[in-house]
Order: sequence, then structure tokens, then C-alpha cells
Amino acid sequence: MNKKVTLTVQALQRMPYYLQYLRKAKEQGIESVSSTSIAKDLKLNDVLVRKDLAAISTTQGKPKSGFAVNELIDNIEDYLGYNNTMDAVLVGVGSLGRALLGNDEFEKYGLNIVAAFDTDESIVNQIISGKQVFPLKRLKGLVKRMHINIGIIAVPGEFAQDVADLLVGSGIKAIWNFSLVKLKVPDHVLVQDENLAASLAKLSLHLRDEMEKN
Amino acid sequence: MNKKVTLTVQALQRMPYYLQYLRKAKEQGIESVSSTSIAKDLKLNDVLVRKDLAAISTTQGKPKSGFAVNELIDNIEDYLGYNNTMDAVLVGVGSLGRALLGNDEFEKYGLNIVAAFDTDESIVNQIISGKQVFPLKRLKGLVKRMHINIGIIAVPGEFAQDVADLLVGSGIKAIWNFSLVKLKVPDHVLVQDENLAASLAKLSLHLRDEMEKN
DNA sequence: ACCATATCGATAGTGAGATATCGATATATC
DNA sequence: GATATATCGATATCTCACTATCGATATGGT
Ligand SMILES: NC(=O)c1ccc[n+]([C@@H]2O[C@H](COP(=O)([O-])OP(=O)(O)OC[C@H]3O[C@@H](n4cnc5c(N)ncnc54)[C@H](O)[C@@H]3O)[C@@H](O)[C@H]2O)c1
Ligand SMILES: NC(=O)c1ccc[n+]([C@@H]2O[C@H](COP(=O)([O-])OP(=O)(O)OC[C@H]3O[C@@H](n4cnc5c(N)ncnc54)[C@H](O)[C@@H]3O)[C@@H](O)[C@H]2O)c1
Repeated sequence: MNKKVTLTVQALQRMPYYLQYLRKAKEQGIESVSSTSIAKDLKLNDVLVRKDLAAISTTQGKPKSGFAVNELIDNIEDYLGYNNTMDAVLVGVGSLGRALLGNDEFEKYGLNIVAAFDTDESIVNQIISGKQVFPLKRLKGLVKRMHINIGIIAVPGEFAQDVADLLVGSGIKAIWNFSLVKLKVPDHVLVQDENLAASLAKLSLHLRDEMEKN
Repeated sequence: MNKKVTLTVQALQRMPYYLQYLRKAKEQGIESVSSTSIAKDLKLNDVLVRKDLAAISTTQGKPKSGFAVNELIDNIEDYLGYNNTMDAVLVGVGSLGRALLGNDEFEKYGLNIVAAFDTDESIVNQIISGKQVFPLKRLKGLVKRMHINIGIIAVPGEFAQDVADLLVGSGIKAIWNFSLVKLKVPDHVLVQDENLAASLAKLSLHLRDEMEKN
């Protein structure tokens, strides 16, 4: 059924933007869109957009009109797995952890946080945004029993590696890492870093460059 | 004084990791490190590390011993501008906004949030994590008066573009965007997207690939 | 003092990803 | 119905980040 396509990482990361554009178009009653219009809106090259869409689309685009909006939406949602949700556990219910727990948009993107864990006694057993907070020692059992394969790390940097080890030991397949620490994990485990320090580095450099111009 | 080096974006984003490694080494009393050991620890190619460091280092590395830890730390901090802090304003004091306001690590990375803005009357005029929350209509005046050049967007997607326009109109030079919306801004304004949907896409695909293996 | 070797910098090679070009085709217009 | 054109897919080209290779050199061990 599925075309065996291997999208590049970058192409993959563009998909949510395409989806956003397509959904907006759909709302406006538009039935087909061209790669050029998408490209213009997202400030991308039109050939690039065409290649990306060709990779995940079940049907071809038509000359003059473009691609069918509804179909493309389905294709992308399918490809990104927005339909079969991924279960995850969150470790570290601090200010960031709470924000993540309360983020109702994740569902739309196929992520479902089933439980949270913390070491702080005063937080444990609370229910936050409808999710129960368990003591850390119950993590392994719960993850194994429920066959969870994503762990979200939102603990301070000094504990991040320990938590990662625990998650890996519990059979997790991927880690979403919000700490700034580079984690050491086995090769089969994916670590997706959400490193704000790296982003800040880009901001800083851009500003310096702008200053030098003037 | 400064060597006129143009690091690639990727190299730039690796710098915080190097810094982390170097600081840890320093704590342990290590005075010089080799590119190979850094590479091994961070799972990078050693030549890549060498090139990155050569680009920002004032002195060369020595055969057999490597690079001087203290000096490298200074060089990187200098390069990333951790010494002269960047002032920023935050727009949207919801659960994410609060987490960002309360994040005391930003200072270390050269970012200083000087004020926050929100439209919600019940939040306005509060002081959260030591930062005052102002009504949105006071943004322009304050940004101009204080010569702020970074705006952080943490409002729901549907308002993100409006806020971006306001920020741009106030003379901001860079936007740190936590919403999932692709913003339209003039060319001279940098938008650093912190798009969780793109990250989730990567996680999703990895999991599917892992499943297919078994 | 000598040699083995870890590390360096420089240069060349590779590969992923983005862009440019071109012929084909569906649709709108006259 | 003929014609113009926007859009498509395929192929070729270009770009640039990363990697591999190699000779040079400082340092530690014998
Ligand atoms: N606050 C932010 O805006 C922000 C943004 C991006 C990334 N981060 C990163 O996310 C992490 C958490 O940030 P925060 O601001 O929420 O910190 P926080 O101090 O508010 O929360 C940390 C939580 O982790 C818990 N914890 C500590 N050790 C634990 C362990 N071993 N197992 C389980 N739970 C443990 C603590 O009890 C606390 O509840 C940090 O690494 C930070 O760098 C924070
Ligand atoms: N919660 C998370 O974990 C998380 C993580 C990453 C990104 N995001 C994104 O960050 C944004 C905010 O998320 P949140 O969970 O904090 O939402 P939230 O609803 O908790 O907070 C949004 C805040 O923005 C304020 N606001 C609304 N319109 C505004 C305007 N025009 N000007 C100023 N303030 C305005 C609201 O009053 C509210 O305080 C969203 O775009 C979300 O997708 C959230």
C-alpha cells in the first residue's frame, strides 16, 4: 500500500508546514494548490516543494491546477503518523514539564502523554492537566507494561543522563530531550534534542552581524 | 582583533555542546583536550571538531596534547556572545511563557528577558519570576525606548503573525518563535523557529522504521 | 637520545540536499 | 477548435557540509 519512500530529514521537517498551509487552504474552500504557490508562501523553492510532495502523494499533481488539497492532507497526516498516536511518558514535572503536559496541541500531532514522573514528593500523586504524576521508581514497570516507546526528558541537566539510562533500560525507543545535555544512548535509540542553547547561538550571531552592518 | 570567521550554522549549533564538554573537563582539572576525545564523547567526526575549533580558537592546537581548555572556553563564550547579553521581550505569558520566564539558565547563555506582555487582563501587571507583565499595547514604546532587539513569541498560533508584525514594527531584529506558525517577516529580521511539530515528525518516522524492522 | 604515536592542519573527495532547465500536458481563453 | 500558459515530472547541475587521507610535529616511553 504505502509507497516505499525515504524522505530526507529536512523534507520530513517541512511536512508540518505544508500541512499547515493545506489546512488553511481547505478552510478557505480551495480544492487544489500548486507547488509554486506553496513555495512562495513558505519561502521555499518550488521544485523542492514539488519533490517533497511527489514523495508522499499517492496521486500526481495536475498541470495548470496542481495538487488536490484533501488528498495531500490525508497523505501527509498518514505519513507523519498523526492517525496512529504515539504514547509517551514525561519525566520531570517542573515549569517546562507542566507546560508540556498542558499542551493540548500534541494530540493533533500524534503524541499522547500517558503519564508523568518526578522525584519530588510534593508533586507525586498529583494530577496535572489530567495526567497523573508517579514516583520515578514506578517508571520502568509502567513503561514496560504499557509498551511505551517515547520518553520525554524535562529534568535539570545534571539528572538528564540518569533519566535517559532509566528510560533506555525500560525499553524506550526514542527520547525527546529538552535538557541541554548531550545524552549517551545505544545506537537504536533516537534522541531528538530540543536544545535552546543552540537556538540562542544562532540568534546571537545574527544580531552581531546586523550590528556590524551599521 | 576578532578573526573574521564565518562558521556554518551547524558548526555554530555545535558550539554549546563543545562548551559543555570543556566546562566539565575544566571542573575535573583537565587542562588540555584533543579533538578526538571531544569527537568521541559527542559522537562527531574528529576532523569536524578540529575544523570547528580552529575557526574560533585564537591559538592552534598542539600535537599530542590538543587544545588548551581555558582558552577554548573563553573563545567560544566570546564567539557566542555569552558575555555581552542580549535583551529580549516575551509575548504571551501562558504555561510556556511562564516556563521561559522562570528559566534561570538563559542568563548563562547571554539572554536576558527584560519584560513580558500579554493581552489577558488578569495576568497584566503581575510580576512573574521577577519580570513584570505589561499590556500588549505598551510593547512598541518599551521596545523602542530600551532598544530591545529580540522578541520571543509564545502566544497561540492564531495570534502569532499579528504579534510578529507588532514586533517588527517596533524595530525588533530577531524573533524566537515558539508557535508552530511560519511567520512572514522582512528579510532583515531573523526568525528562529522552535517547532515541536517538526521534531515530532522525526520521532514518528523513527518509531515507524523501528517497528518495520521487527 | 631515539623512536613510536597521538594529535594537528591542509587538501582532496564524497554525498546529501537544493536549484536550474526542459519537454510534456491539462486547462483556460479567444 | 486553436492557442497560450501555468503547472507538472524528470534529469542535470550546483552547492556546501561533512569525511577521509596524509604529511608534519610535539610529547611520552624506552
Ligand atoms: N523552563 C524552560 O523554559 C525550559 C526550556 C527549555 C528547556 N528547559 C530544560 O528543561 C529542564 C527542566 O526545566 P524546568 O525549568 O522545568 O526545571 P524545574 O526545576 O522547574 O523542574 C525540574 C523538575 O524535575 C524534577 N526532577 C529532578 N530530578 C529528577 C529525576 N531524577 N527524575 C525525575 N524528576 C526529577 C524536579 O523535581 C522538578 O520538578 C532543564 O533541563 C532545562 O534546561 C527548560
Ligand atoms: N505548552 C507547551 O508545551 C508548548 C511548547 C512549545 C510551543 N508551544 C506553543 O507556544 C504557544 C503558547 O503555548 P501555551 O501552552 O503557553 O499557551 P497558553 O494558552 O497557555 O498561553 C498563551 C498566552 O498568550 C496570551 N495571548 C494570546 N493572544 C495574545 C496576544 N495577541 N498578545 C499577547 N498575548 C497573547 C494569552 O493570554 C495566554 O496567556 C503556542 O503557540 C504553542 O503552540 C507550547
